[in-house]
Amino acid sequence: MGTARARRGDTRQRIQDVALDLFAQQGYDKTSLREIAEHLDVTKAALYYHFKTKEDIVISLFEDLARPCDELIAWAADRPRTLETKTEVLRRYSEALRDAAPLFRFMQENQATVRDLSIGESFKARMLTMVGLLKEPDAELTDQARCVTALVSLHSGMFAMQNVEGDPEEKRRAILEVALELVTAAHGPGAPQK
Amino acid sequence: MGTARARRGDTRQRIQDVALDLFAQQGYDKTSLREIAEHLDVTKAALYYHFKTKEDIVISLFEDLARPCDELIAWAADRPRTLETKTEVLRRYSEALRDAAPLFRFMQENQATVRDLSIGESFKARMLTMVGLLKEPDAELTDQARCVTALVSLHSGMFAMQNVEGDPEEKRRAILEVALELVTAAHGPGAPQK
Amino acid sequence: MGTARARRGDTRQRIQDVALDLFAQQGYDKTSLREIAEHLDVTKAALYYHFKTKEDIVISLFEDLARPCDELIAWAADRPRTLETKTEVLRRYSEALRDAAPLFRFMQENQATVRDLSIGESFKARMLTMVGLLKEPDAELTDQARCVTALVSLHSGMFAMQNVEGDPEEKRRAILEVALELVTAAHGPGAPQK
Amino acid sequence: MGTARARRGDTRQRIQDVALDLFAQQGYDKTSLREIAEHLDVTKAALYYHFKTKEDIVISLFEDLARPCDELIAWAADRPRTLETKTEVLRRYSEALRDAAPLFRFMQENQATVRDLSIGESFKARMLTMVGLLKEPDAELTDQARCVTALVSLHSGMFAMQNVEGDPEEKRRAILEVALELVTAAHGPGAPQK
DNA sequence: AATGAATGAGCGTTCATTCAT
DNA sequence: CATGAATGAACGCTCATTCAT
Repeated sequence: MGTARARRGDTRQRIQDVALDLFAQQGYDKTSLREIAEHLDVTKAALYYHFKTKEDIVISLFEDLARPCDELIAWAADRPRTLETKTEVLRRYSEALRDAAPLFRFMQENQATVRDLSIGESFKARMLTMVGLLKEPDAELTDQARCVTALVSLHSGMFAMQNVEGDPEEKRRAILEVALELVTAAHGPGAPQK
Repeated sequence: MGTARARRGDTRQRIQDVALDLFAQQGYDKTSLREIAEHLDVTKAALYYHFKTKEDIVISLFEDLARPCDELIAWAADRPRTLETKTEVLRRYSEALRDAAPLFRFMQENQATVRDLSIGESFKARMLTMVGLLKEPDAELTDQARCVTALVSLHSGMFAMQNVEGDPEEKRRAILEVALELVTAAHGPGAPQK
Repeated sequence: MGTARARRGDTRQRIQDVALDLFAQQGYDKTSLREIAEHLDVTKAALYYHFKTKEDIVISLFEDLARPCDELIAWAADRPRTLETKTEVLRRYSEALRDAAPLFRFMQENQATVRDLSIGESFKARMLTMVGLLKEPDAELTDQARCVTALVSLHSGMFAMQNVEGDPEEKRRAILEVALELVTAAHGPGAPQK
Repeated sequence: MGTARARRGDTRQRIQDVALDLFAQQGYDKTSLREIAEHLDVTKAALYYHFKTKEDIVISLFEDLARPCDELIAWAADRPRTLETKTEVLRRYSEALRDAAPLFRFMQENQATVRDLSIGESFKARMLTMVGLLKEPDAELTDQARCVTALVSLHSGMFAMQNVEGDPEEKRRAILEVALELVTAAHGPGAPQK
């Protein structure tokens, strides 16, 4: 009863929670609105009261959860491209990924699907911007590869290391360390350190 | 007519080609058998003469195209885990990935789907074996992260660098170089060099 | 419009009616959901709103229409196995069969199909229980054959006598009389008459 | 080799055997030509060399196995309708059914399907003729019911008594005895005994 | 704020059948 | 005597979506 009352008005939120869970677990295509509705003990039609389409649910998830990333990018945009900035960007980005892990797992594992959802484009753009923040403007191919690898490793590393034993947080820090190394190496001695 | 005749007997192959193309372009779930059939100017039922299920098409692709990887793993299994071996493994693996790029793009972008296809398991196992080949048995977490990152970067790097200008082959070599660095660093000074 | 309105809410019932009709007329396998839907002027998908599968329609029919049989069996279970009870059981069973004639025609003529529907088992069990009610525990083979024949004749008799002219109700009574004779003969002089 | 050679030329027969087996086990609709072909280690197309259609297989089975019934009917046609004749007809019919048990099981359990196969009509006609042989021309409804029941019991009895323990041949004789009783009762005292 | 009822499009799959070889 | 390759039609089922209530 208390629960039922507490649930009043937060249905939208609950839809998002369940949807993200299922999308991350089973994939977008394999998760039907019927399934989401059943998990929430409401009808499919109820979902349409809160979201215009299935895609809209994803969009809302993305908007809510990827905001920290956008804020990070905005924060970095004004700062000089020093190694210190880059380091800080990586550090914060790693934390943002951790905090929205299910969303990124979903995006990671459903790239083909995400690609022609409307968020696909903006996700790609964000990635490009991130690379832009990390690499020197005239970096050689290998250094670009280093930066891209750093980013890729933050995105995929956690899932790729699922079979490695160890505390998740420690694993995250290990991956971050590697990413920092790569970006530091790419930064080069000629670039401004501070 | 000549074409029709020439096509006799190679339908199976043509199905595989078209399917791989579409799977890589649009994703597995979004590619229907109808679509594949239409591209080949045959009926859906014809596909079923050559493959028992839709999943079977993927399996056949995987068996055909991932064989070089298995051979590589088999080759490395007998060799001492020297830096030289590791280097060679990475080098060859990178080439294998290039040669079967569409397949790996497909697997990369449809992970959620691939996961509950029967090949999902064997793909994961292969990855684990590869990590086993690259890392020292008692490696620290950071070194494990290095090896995993090397592998992840080979897999995802090419797609992540699609927006970077440059010759694909050069990009591949750049990524490979980064991966080699990572594995070399992880190898450690105490481990056998040769 | 008046009709359309009147139809609101009774679609489930209408599906059952049409389905039973078609199943009895043409057989289960030869009756497609498309056909049922067309008879009702709805789409196939509408059927799935009311029933989870095609088999579910049969199950629902069985549950609704075979209930009188179950009640009869329950009623008889507590009573002494006198000739009077047996007579009453046959009499009532014959009426139950008449009231659900299309269902039993369907089960009769689609035995091979019904066998691996989930109701197959329970139908068979019901038959066994019925035989148990009619025969003496230690009856000889011939007496068992009499009881089985009585039952079989109630089930198949109506259909087998379709080409005999006469009022259906009179035919039913004639068959019932024969069944009663058989069970009476099987009851034996040593068994309790009352 | 001996086997292979022995099989030469009797493929038609082997198709019939396998088909009858599967039809009786699983039903006509649930048995596909593919399945039959696989059991024989030939292709579906091979079946079409021996039989024009799927239905043709059934027809051929019917023609081969129901011949004894036709001969029985022909034999009885010329004889006076004495009780002795009727008794003999039942006796022989029971044996014919036993010898072609799988076919009759098939026909019994697939009535809905058989009905619109071309043999449906002739099967029904045969049944009518059989009833004509057993009942007196002006028999009352109850006596007609007795004769129909006798026949029905021969057809269905064996399957209905599957769960009764006992030697199959003894069970058959028990059923036959009941059938004889019924027809004897129906024959009436006024009809010619010999 | 949500439901009940339905739709239209599409999916993967299976089938009996055909025919050139 | 039989196969390899294919077809056309259908089937059971699921999905995202709609809309009156």
